Amino acid sequence: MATKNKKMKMMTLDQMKDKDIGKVGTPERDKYEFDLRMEVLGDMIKSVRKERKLTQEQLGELIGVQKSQISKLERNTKNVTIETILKVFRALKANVRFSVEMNESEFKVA
Amino acid sequence: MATKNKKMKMMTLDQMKDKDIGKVGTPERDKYEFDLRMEVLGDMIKSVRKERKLTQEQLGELIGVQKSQISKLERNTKNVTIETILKVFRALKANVRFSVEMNESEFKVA
DNA sequence: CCAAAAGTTTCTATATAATTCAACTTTTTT
DNA sequence: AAAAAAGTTGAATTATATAGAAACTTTTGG
Repeated sequence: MATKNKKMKMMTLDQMKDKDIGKVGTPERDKYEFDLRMEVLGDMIKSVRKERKLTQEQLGELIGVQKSQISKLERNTKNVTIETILKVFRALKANVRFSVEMNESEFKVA
Repeated sequence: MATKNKKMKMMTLDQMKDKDIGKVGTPERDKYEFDLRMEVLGDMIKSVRKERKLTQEQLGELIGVQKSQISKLERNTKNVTIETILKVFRALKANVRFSVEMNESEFKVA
């Protein structure tokens, strides 16, 4: 099994921001792109919230939920509904976009 | 209120495929990008399923659910979990990706 | 036009996501 | 090093997404 604790995940995200995305201020810096995997979703929320300089409590107020709920969304993220994702990122003034990519070759009808 | 029935939504999608995305066979044709909005999610599933020439029943078999469930995902899409989205598109051999975009200017801390 | 196939709907059950509250732990500030 | 602020956790509750079955409607092909 690969190293998989929370610290490690956060590190990876932070490294990404600095190394892959570019310096703060550049337009590139303000667009993050991740694969949609539930394991990182929580980190995405946390990362954007931090960028916005908000506490969990403040973000909670924007949405109308308790800070404990935000905490759970940021950590326990096993499965979440789209509505929740949208609600959170809307409050963070972040656009969420969703792409579906299909390559002909990959599909063989049985 | 804008015209908002199902027929219209499907039309829009189909038009998109032909006009905006390009001819079948080109690599561009096989990548769709949407804002993450729940209203279109069902249409996305339907659209990709059709592309794969599958019936709801066949798609259901791939995933392990009844055709009625697929129907619901395609129409009633009010809210869905990420897991479900991934499950469906994985069965359709489509890559799903998810990006978060934030522009500095849009956010004013109150 | 009829039959078969495909898709939809309703009813119902079950699992689990969303949420709160309060106590607790960790981090930050002074 | 205390106090305050921020974040986490667990238990309990509520809301709702997932799902199947069966009856129904619409579409398609002969």
